[in-house]
Amino acid sequence: MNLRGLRYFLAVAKEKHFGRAAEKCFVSQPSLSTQIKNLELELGVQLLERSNKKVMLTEIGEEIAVSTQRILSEIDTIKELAENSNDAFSRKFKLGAFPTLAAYILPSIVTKIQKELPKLNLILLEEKTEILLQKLRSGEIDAALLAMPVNESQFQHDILFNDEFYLAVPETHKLSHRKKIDIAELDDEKLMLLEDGHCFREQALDLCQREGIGVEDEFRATSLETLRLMVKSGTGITIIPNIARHQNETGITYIPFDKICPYRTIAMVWRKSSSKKKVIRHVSKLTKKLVE
Amino acid sequence: MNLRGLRYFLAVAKEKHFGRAAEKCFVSQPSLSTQIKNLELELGVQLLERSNKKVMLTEIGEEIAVSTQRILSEIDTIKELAENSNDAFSRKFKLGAFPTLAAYILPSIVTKIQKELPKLNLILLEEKTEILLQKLRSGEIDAALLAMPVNESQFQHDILFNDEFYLAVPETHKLSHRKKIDIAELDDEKLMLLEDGHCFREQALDLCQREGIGVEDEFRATSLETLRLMVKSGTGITIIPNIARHQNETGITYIPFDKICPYRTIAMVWRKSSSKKKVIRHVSKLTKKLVE
DNA sequence: ATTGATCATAGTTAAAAACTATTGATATCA
DNA sequence: TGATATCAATAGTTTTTAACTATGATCAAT
Repeated sequence: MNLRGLRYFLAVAKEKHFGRAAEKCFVSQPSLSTQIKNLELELGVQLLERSNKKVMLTEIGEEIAVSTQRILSEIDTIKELAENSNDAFSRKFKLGAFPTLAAYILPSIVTKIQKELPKLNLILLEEKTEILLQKLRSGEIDAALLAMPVNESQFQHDILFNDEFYLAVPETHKLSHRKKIDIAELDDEKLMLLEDGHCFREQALDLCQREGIGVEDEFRATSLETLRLMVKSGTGITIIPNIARHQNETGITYIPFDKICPYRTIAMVWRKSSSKKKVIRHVSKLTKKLVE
Repeated sequence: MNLRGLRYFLAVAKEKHFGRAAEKCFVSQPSLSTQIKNLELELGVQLLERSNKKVMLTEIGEEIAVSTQRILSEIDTIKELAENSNDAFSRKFKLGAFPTLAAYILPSIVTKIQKELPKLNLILLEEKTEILLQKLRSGEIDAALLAMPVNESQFQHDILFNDEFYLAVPETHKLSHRKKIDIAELDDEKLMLLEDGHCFREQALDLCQREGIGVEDEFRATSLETLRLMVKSGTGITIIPNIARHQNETGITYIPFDKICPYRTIAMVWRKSSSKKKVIRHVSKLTKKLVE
């Protein structure tokens, strides 16, 4: 079956006149007649009673006209959906971020977006990187804030900023007075790290192994906040990314690294095939401004 | 917009795979791809996210897929309606009859049809001929039992039977002993007739004028039953069609005409363009049998 | 690097639907 | 009653649409 035929049929059903119906459909009367004849032929039913005096709907024609009206209305609905959807900035936008970033950056992103893109329906998700990648692949989220590198050719990314690492020591620690520190100096220290699955654990662990720094292997924190509290309580030392530092915090000292400064690179990541690239780029831009 | 494109789109929405969707639609993959591309182009929206790894619906694609499903279901509804309607014998059949016939023939027609065509949804209408013709023209009824002639070229008819006229006189009337009567003998009688608008009045009036019979002009009965009662009560004489006679009735005598027997011809009448000719012919046949 | 899977594109053929002109059947009017 | 007008159907042709095959591009897996 064919929408054209249905449209023509409904026009005749309304006009009760082939010529006028054809006019309304912007086609010639024979074209319209033929389409309707074919429709009747295909359905095996007579929809219209014709005479040169008047055109009438058969009983079954009436019923089919009602269905046809429903179909054409639904077509209009689709067109409206399409039109309204063109403004992706007034639709859902699902953004993920991994835990050691999420808590520190999402609040300000939300505030910024509410101000700049008030119609955007922002939906946030805090998960570890692996989960985010999987949800990104499956289309459950539109984009994610991730630490580089992300090596999947189906994704594209936009680097937002570098998040420098700081050495976090208790105020009582022997290094706490230092303004800067060289990684090489940590030879005989042992760092506390996060539990498995956190990308920040992997990054810190890589660093330790590369630089020959020890790791406090008995202990694995479930979050950066736990880690911070452990440092404050004098249990040990660790590395904290810049974004997670607090201003004017007592009991803990953040020491920047000298010479080689380790950092993580945060980027917005999305599917190449995504239909929301415009929104994604815009949110990326806003996020960049936030951390300037 | 085009049903084909919608069908293909929904297939991909279900299969999440162009190749398999194309198979299900019995077309080549490029044909299907092109149709979907055109649909997206026309709507100005991306419905699907494609990569060579997987196919995903966009948010708006999901919404439009729901509408599309509704449309295709409604198409199925139309096909079902058409299929089921093909048996016109299980649908409505609206039959009209004029008053001086209806009361005497419709009851037995109903009984016969209930027995022979039990699925037929018979709807009856008793109206004067003019009203019936108008409703027949407008399609409000499918057929009518009418007295001939009916001269409208848009109609067809099937003659059912001739309904002979009888002279009805009170038992006390001077003619009541007669077995037969010649119309010419009624020169000095005055007949009571029905009110205006009844075709039977017209027929009787024609007869009176043709044969020089008088008409009781003060009195116009609203129905044949009134007329019959008037005769019984001895008020006057009249003509009654055969079908309206009662068996073994007291107080009234029906005398058949000799030589020239006046009668009315009853036929089934319908629009040439009617889609129910089969049912109509069948009902005609049943009605003929009834009066045999 | 090669292979295999998947969707897009190009070019061509086949099918569908449009158009104009005309016919046929009725209805209206002189 | 015959001429004219109306209206849908039909015929024949052109245009448009959609199918097909073959090939290209991309990317994951081997």
